[in-house]
Amino acid sequence: MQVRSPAEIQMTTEINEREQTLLKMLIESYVRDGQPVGSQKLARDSRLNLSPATVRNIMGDLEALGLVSSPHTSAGRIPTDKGYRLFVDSLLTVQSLDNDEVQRLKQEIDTDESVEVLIERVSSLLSGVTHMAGVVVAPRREHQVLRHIELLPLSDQRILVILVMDKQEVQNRIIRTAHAYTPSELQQVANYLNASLGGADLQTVRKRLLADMRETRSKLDRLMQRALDMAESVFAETAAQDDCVIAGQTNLMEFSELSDIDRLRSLFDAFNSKQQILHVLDQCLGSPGVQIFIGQESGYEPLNNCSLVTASYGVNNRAIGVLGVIGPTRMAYDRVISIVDATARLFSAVLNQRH
Amino acid sequence: MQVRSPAEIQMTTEINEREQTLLKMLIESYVRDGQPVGSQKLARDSRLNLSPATVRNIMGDLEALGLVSSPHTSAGRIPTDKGYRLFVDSLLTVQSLDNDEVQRLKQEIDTDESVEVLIERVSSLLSGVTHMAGVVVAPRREHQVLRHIELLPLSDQRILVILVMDKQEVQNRIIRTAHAYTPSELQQVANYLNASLGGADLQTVRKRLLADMRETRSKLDRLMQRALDMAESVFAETAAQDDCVIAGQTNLMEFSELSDIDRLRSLFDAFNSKQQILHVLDQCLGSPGVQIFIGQESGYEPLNNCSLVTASYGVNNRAIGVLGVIGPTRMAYDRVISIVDATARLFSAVLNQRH
DNA sequence: TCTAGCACTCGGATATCTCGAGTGCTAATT
DNA sequence: AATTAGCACTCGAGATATCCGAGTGCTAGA
Repeated sequence: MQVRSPAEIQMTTEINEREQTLLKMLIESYVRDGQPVGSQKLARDSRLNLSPATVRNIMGDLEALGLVSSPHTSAGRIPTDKGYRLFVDSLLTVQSLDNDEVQRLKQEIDTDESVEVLIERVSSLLSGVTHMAGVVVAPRREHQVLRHIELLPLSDQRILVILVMDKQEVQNRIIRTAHAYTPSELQQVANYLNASLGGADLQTVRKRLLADMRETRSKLDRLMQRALDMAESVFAETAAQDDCVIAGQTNLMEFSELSDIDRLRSLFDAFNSKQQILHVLDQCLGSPGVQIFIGQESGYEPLNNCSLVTASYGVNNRAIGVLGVIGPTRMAYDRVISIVDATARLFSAVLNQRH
Repeated sequence: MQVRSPAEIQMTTEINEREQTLLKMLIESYVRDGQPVGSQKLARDSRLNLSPATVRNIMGDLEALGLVSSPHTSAGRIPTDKGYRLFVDSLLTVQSLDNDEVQRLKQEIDTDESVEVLIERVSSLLSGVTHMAGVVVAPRREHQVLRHIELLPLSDQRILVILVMDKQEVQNRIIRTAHAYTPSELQQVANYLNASLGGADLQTVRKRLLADMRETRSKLDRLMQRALDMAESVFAETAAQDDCVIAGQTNLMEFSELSDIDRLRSLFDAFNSKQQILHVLDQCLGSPGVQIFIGQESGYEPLNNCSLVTASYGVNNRAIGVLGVIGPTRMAYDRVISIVDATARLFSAVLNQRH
């Protein structure tokens, strides 16, 4: 399993082995208990035979490096975002999930449902297993292959367009036309479009259409002309749509560090609007392996005390979407990473097998 | 505009005019400020020229009747659920929305979008205008008319069934069949089903199919036999599905009476699972006018400190769905009632005009 | 370089106090 | 009989004080 930092984040800080050990213990302890960790506890647990005083000195150094901080003078230390980052990048040992757990996940994912439903399911699954919020970005539509197109008259000048995509997904659009078509005209238009466009992905379809229109506008008979007009209005809005399913938001209410109601609210509102989240997640698309954003790194304010662990999924080794988990920075990264990684693999496998 | 209580809730408590006036003022004041109302304030505001002492006596009576209560000895009074109920049933004066506001709502609702999108929009609208949570129960599928059916082969033994309903709604199902069909066979099956079933609502379709199968099973040729088998598996799952869109949940975070994080959480979880909420809302379907559930009346625990103001909407004077608002019991009922009522009417109008 | 020792800090828990809004009761007033 | 004034009382909110102990930083000695 491969874990990558977002490209722009570079860790230059170097610390020696003893400091590493202590930082690691500190983070593990803090993640477990949620309490600032004091020098005494750390000295005792670390098995390094150091006195609390020595540990304190080291903590002083780590604090100077910006890896830990103390909430106030007489409390222990807690990791900073930078501390988590170092931890995740070089201290963390991720053990893969044991086989039982993988099987359990597989069972949940490998069902017969439509992709749409499956996405919801995976999202809930992630949320359920991690007790945080699960998120799945739906496959980017542009890259999907168009299998078939149907046109049905609804009323004069209104046509229901049904696009059957690859992998059992179906999209419906309603378009208005300047002219009223007879059912048989519609059938002809559909036939033409199916013949000339089926099997290409939406982006390609769109380009090809525009080209056709430019080149042959004058030569076409009226019907084909109309077909192209119509198709253009269908595919016009195709680009922007992709969607993002978030499940288990309420899990986040359990984390004391998020329970300030205003922060929580802004987070939930962010989930609802999704736009920004999508943008953050988009950055993960394409890069292989598990990606992690910690706290501020996402550059998106409502996610400030949160981390984002994601992995892309896809078919034929081409990433088509991203899934992951959103939770407080203070999360059990090792576990979450394994889960997200496994889920992405399993989900890809299911999509692949549906071919 | 008509406001109805759920049938089972009967108000028998009789109070005299002066008590009514005071209760009304108390509720209005409490709804406005969220503070328990004391005798002095009430005496001053009421213009009844009563001394605080008198008001206190009256409050004592109202408390004995269970209409108000005091959070503790030395605080003012707040309304109980029963108090709100009496208020809503006989004290409330709802003024209709002024024309500007109706126009604004109308503009938001009367768009060209598909019913699905429109439902989301109406839900957000309700949430936005009232600053509470908006909820719309999607039209019950059983009553919808089937216009057209399409069958498309996905792979061997997997068929995508597209049901085009009335009013631009489309449902997709994937079914597995025992046998692999050729495209032309599928076309024939679709033709047969369209001919014999188009125009009926799903419930009827289902009944008719079962009847057909019993009566003529032996007489049919193999193809038709298969058509029926297939159709049966499509319509089998038709009954249960209806859905419910809730928007603006986070608005509820603003209300101090709900801000206890556990209560809030159980409420949000309830929104997510929706099942129970749907059940409560189902009770509203069919009854004309605006319906109000206050606090415990819904019989559903997570809604305890909440009220529900709903109205049904429909086409041709037949209710097909319910919309409304969920907020704290302490809400501005007059305003909310007008808004819900107006929205339901406007929504119905839009649906009707789409014929 | 590490550690023991020590004075110091600060947050959290708990107790105490004060203030004032509001009550209920009683007795006087209308 | 209904209303009101008067008064003692209650109780919560907020401010203030106190204590405790975990944890720190620093210094000097091992």
